[in-house]
Amino acid sequence: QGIIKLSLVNSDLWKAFHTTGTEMVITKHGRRMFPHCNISLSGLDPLTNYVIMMDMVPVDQFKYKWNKEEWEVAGKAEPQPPAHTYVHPDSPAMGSHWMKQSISFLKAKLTNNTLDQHGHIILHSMHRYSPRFHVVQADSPYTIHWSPYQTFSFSETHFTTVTAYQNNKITKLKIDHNPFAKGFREGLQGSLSALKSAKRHCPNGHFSPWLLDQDPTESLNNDTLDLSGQGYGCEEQMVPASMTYQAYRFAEYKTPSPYSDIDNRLCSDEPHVPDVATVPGYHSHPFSQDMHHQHPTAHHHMPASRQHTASTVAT
DNA sequence: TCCTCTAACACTTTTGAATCGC
DNA sequence: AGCGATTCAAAAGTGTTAGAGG
Repeated sequence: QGIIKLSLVNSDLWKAFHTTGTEMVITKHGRRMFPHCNISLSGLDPLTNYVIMMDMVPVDQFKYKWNKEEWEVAGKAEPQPPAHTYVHPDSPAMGSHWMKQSISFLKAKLTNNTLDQHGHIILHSMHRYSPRFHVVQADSPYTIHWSPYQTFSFSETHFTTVTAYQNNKITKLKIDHNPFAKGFREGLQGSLSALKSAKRHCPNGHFSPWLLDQDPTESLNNDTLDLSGQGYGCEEQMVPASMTYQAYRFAEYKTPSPYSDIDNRLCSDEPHVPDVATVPGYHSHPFSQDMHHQHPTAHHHMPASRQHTASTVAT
């Protein structure tokens, strides 16, 4: 069959965040990603059913902390929680459906609650992850264990998980591009204005000094994103599954800059074991057994012609 | 003392049920 | 009766902050 190509539609936005150091908020009850993953597919058989899935893999083996103006390593990574894979709600659908328009993972949520029962993707905070996309030729999420699949990831979608934003440059980027954030911000501005007004009328009241001297909402519009000169474009990507599972070990324990030289460090000592939890009644990802016991390049159910080399041709 | 996490806040956007017209 | 378009209320989602907890 033809070569399957997967591209990141909102690559420009991801790159803008990646340049600064993408932070992704995770909460106990689940938080959407921003930027969210939006992909497009080509090369599928229009009349064959596919299941499209997304999961997260650790980028490295470190835990990070925010130190004033930059991320630095804070020690060894925590053991990975039971991972969940987000199955796109349109799954399964024919290739013609997937290729008709872009595929959004807007509704995927991230959580730090290891006991989560809602099928959100469980991650540790202050760790670095990378989303992966799986294209599985299958008529049902229940049969993907026996189905040929291909896996894709993008270097610009790496992110650090946080429970509260650390880098205010990221905050500004989000406010500029996320309408919900804008709405909240404007509401907060109103509240601040009211407080300032109250202060003017109650000069003896107890107010935090910054309310008067430093309005945190100021200058937010001075930093609008300009991608025109950065030469970013939509890229088709192609990191085959075999590469994403290659074990990687640092030669020494050092303090790398978290956003440099990490594009090929998708790694873990143990293969990452996703678990399909967004499919009702689904408790064990069919891939997981294979991933535990054999290298994907040796996957028995992957036709030789569909193995890792097939998906790696970028145009 | 420092660091991480949680909940509450006000507003916008999205969603879905109800209604209307053809 | 059935279908699509429109309206509107409810729910979901957002970043900031203080305070709790380890």
